Amino acid sequence: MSMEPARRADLEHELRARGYRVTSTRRAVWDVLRFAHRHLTAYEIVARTDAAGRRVDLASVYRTLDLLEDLGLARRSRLLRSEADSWEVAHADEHFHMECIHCGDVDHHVGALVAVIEDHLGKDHGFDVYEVELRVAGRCATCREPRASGRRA
Amino acid sequence: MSMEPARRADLEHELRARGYRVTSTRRAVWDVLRFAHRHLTAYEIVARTDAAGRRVDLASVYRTLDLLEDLGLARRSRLLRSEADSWEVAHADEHFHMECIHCGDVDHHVGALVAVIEDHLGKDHGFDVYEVELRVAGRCATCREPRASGRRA
DNA sequence: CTACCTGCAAAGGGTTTGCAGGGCA
DNA sequence: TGCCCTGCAAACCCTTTGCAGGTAG
Repeated sequence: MSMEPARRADLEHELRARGYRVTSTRRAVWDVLRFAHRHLTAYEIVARTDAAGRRVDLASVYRTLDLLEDLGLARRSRLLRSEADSWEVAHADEHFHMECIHCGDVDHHVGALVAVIEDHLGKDHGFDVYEVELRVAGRCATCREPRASGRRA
Repeated sequence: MSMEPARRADLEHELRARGYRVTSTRRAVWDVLRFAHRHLTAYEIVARTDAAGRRVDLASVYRTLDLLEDLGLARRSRLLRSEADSWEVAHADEHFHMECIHCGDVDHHVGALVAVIEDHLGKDHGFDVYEVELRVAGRCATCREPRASGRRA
């Protein structure tokens, strides 16, 4: 499930490759993002840099995230339950998110679903698809009312 | 494609049924919405009430739209290309939107796609789906590069 | 050394809210 | 008449931008 973690060197490599400077601000944001176990908003990233003793300004976080997205290192997504954009380390796989409205977990669903949708629209509607966004909210298996099985949380 | 238009009486009926007052502000917003041939933002609704000689405040438009949604008369959606929520008269059919990035048209795609997605997630992942949001942007058939067929715009 | 980057503060877009007066029932 | 609804203005949240000083290369 969790592939090997993104490395600090990934950032430095991409920055240098495109002529950007390697700065402590960019490292701080990247470190927060690559060690996070969930999606983070810009504001949450600031909180975590604070906690790590390296305060980064919110504006710089936004600028850095835009850059990381451009470098292919970060991915932005807008979850159903949040007004703010959320960020995660970019995966190679096409995937969409299933948000549990009970525990708040966000599952990554990797699959052909998006490709199937594109295909269907292209064939049946002559629609040339550039972008598909699929977002799902509900209850994850763990949080469903425990009917058949015993244990309660 | 276009079913019979929503009626002014629909609004009055739903309002009275739930104990809300029938006001000229609510009629004005509803009239704009039911005669629109596309999705409208709150701001656009204000512009149209202005044009119709019945100015409605933006705040009231927002309050009215929330109410219309609650009454099941209007449906909110966030299109891919817009920061603002868009509104349309609620249809009975489950559908999603295909936005053409060239002409700006928003097609309503009615079909089983959303149901298929729900089903798939429920069966394969034990995920109890409450909400699915599917948004697609691309080029509609009309706006695709005219290769095989002759005519140019 | 110098162009790029950063923090700070202010502005910006969309939406919500508090309040006092106005109009539906 | 009484309470709901409205317009107005201000506040709110998230994000972007202008600017002057700091720092990587």
